[in-house]
Amino acid sequence: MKINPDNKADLSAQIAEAIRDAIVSGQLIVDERLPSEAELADHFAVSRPTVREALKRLAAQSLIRTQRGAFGGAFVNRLSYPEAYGQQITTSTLLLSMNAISFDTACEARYALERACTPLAAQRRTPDTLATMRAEIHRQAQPGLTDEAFCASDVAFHRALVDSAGNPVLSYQLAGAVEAMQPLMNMITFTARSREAIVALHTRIADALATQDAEAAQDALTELEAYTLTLARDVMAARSGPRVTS
Amino acid sequence: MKINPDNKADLSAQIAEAIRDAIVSGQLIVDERLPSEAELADHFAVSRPTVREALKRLAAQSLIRTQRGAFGGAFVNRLSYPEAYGQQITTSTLLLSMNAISFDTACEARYALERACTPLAAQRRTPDTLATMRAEIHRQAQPGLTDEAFCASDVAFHRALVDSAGNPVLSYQLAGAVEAMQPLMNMITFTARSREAIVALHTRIADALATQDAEAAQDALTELEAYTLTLARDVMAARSGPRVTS
DNA sequence: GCTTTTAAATTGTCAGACATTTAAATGTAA
DNA sequence: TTACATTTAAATGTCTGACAATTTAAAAGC
Repeated sequence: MKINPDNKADLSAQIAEAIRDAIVSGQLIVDERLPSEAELADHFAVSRPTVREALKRLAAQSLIRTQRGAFGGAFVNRLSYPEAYGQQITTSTLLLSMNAISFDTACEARYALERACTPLAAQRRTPDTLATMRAEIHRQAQPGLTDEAFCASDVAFHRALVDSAGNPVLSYQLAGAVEAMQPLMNMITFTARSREAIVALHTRIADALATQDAEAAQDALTELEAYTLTLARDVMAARSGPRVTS
Repeated sequence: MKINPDNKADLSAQIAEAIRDAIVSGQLIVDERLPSEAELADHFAVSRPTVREALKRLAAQSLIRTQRGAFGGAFVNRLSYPEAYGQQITTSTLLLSMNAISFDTACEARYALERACTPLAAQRRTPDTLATMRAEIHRQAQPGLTDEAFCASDVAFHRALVDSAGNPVLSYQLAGAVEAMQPLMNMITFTARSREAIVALHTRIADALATQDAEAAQDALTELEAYTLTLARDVMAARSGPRVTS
């Protein structure tokens, strides 16, 4: 674990990179304790605050965790699924919100990925995931629901659909695609009629998975994609249209 | 932007979270300058090193960038695609390497996601992406190639396939799935015969995209998945088998 | 043998200082 | 006036040294 003395980048960034490399390459294994901050400072010939900045960088990526007290220190962290989900979602959300990505592009990506899950989901769906989907459908049919709550339930439904595939890696990869869409979906106003249409399509998807008919599920997803796009276009039209006349 | 005085978690973590929330919620917009470290220290009633640790956490997630000198400071960073790719790949790689995920599961997820791209890829593939795929196939057919170089070319081929879909969000999502597999793929020894089989399948995929035949591309991908799995099983068998007799 | 106390190690935080970098402001000469 | 060099101020980067808070192991006491 060494740093290049000629490099003019931040020392804390260099040190963080050196330690990250050691973790990724397996020189430091999960749950192994790193040297104390004082020892690291000695090793890299820098001050303790600089080492600390490096460690905080790693902690922000869930690569290490720290523990205070005697026999405490920094430990290599096993990246858990929930942590990975979280990072995936933050990154995806920011990417979408900061890069003027069209609703169409995001929508297309999301539904393409979801369709990728349907063959596996139809094959492996459990009573549990089916029940979750039914429950969310039921909630979506409730009249008093706010648009935000409807969107949240929509996300939960699609999460259940993805989880039905029974592949945690797939669930992790799609977490970003599904959750990051929520802010965009929240811009849409869901009228009673559009909710009805969405609930009907969700029901078709759940029914298709229940009968293990992957193709029917894919078709319903494709229709849902098309319908979502028209709703989004209505919002855009309503937004830009009246502005011209005002 | 406030922190809770009763919270006993690290101050730097709390401050980082407060600023992150401000960014995600849009209170701080892209390229906006944050207050100087001294001002932030005043605002949160902490010392400058504590503020710096918070800022380094945010920098590690590419949420801010810093610039030295007069009129420098910390600025809200526009999360670019390359940065997002990078984080996606690191997270995915760590998740796979630290959680004893079976080759089968990772492989299944990867090919399911890639098959999701083929309809779009067949429709939108450009001479450019097709040329990249052909070039990688050509490289893979070269005799002197090391296993590592073969794997790297394999990744490049699949990246080109994904990019063919012409959807940057999709490309971003799949970067992790494809790249994170490389360490696992590197464990496989590619014999002349298996390389030949893979090159043939890659050629079938490229041909199918060239003629915009999505179904043929999907079929070839499915075969490639099955073949990859048998190769991996051979490695496992070779590894556990002889050990019994030794 | 059990409980309590103590000590030591380690991270968390603070204060103040100096070094380094950067760009604007200023000065100077053609 | 313009072009270039110099100065200056503001900000981040780094260091030193100290103290607080936390946690565990070992020591002491019962």
